[in-house]
Amino acid sequence: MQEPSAAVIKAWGRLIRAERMVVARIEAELKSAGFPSLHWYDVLLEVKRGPGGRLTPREIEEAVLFEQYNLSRLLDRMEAEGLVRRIPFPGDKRRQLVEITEEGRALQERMWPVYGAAINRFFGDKLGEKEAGQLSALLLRLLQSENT
Amino acid sequence: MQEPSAAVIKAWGRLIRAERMVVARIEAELKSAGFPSLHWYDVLLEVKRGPGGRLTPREIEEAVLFEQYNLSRLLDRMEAEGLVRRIPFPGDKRRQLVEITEEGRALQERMWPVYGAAINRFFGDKLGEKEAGQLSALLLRLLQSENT
DNA sequence: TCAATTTATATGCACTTGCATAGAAACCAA
DNA sequence: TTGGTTTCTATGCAAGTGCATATAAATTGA
Repeated sequence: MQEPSAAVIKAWGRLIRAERMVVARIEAELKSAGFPSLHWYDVLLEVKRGPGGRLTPREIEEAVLFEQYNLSRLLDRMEAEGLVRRIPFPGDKRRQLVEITEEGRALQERMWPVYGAAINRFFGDKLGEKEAGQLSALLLRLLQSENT
Repeated sequence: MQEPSAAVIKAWGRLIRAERMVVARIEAELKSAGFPSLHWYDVLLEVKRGPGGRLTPREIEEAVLFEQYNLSRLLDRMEAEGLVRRIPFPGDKRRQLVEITEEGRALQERMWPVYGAAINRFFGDKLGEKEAGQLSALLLRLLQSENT
């Protein structure tokens, strides 16, 4: 094989560490404010943004990059909490639509101030505007060509 | 609160997505080659690098950013597989030393070609040398002042 | 010197995730 | 049409993780 270069190895290690550290800190803030985890927020936000506050599980999965079976059960839990509901997908009985409830919207809106503040504190403030833009551009390259 | 700027939110979202995507792909490569997960590799590599191929659980924890209780049980599993062994820490009976075994070294060495190739394929090749350096520098800012 | 505090590791129990596979509907090709 | 394939979601069971707390040793400070 082709050994990754030192620069690549270093960047990779830091990506893992930085992500772990920042996520752990943000999760801790959410938890201490009595909120559910980031995964729940991710789903709420995506569904909320969907047309009519609806999205199929497949679409959510694609947006948040969860495993199909994990999302299926996460939706079970969220539905049990009244945050979303599953409704039939017109014209295709395999699919379904996940619809955010009023309760779901309310939770997302209550979480955002805490989440947003944590993003600033543990992420944005350490970078600054210009660097955030640079980081976005670099990460985009990784997301590019999601195949292969 | 202070809303994060659009640039910061975008960068944050991409960090999460990019990390998830690349990790998922690399994990898939390791798995399909019959290897254990990245967490196992992380521990093997850290311990191997420690003085005499030894490190305390605390030190491993700090290096890889796992939770204490998760690491404790991961070490149980790795020890059961004969990859590491726990030995007493001289002069402090609270601590212990985790020592990599020959089997552990061998596994790490067999994993690296697969892991390294995957790092290149899903990460390094999409960036290039210069950009890898830029990314490292940006991520370092996030890792800086690990407190707060 | 010894009680209180801190540090290091482990563990019971509940919850979450991963793996393999199921089941059902839609699509496709002859 | 219809049999084979693909797509979408769910699920039993095993493995991993999170939370709270336990245990034991070391350190601190009065």
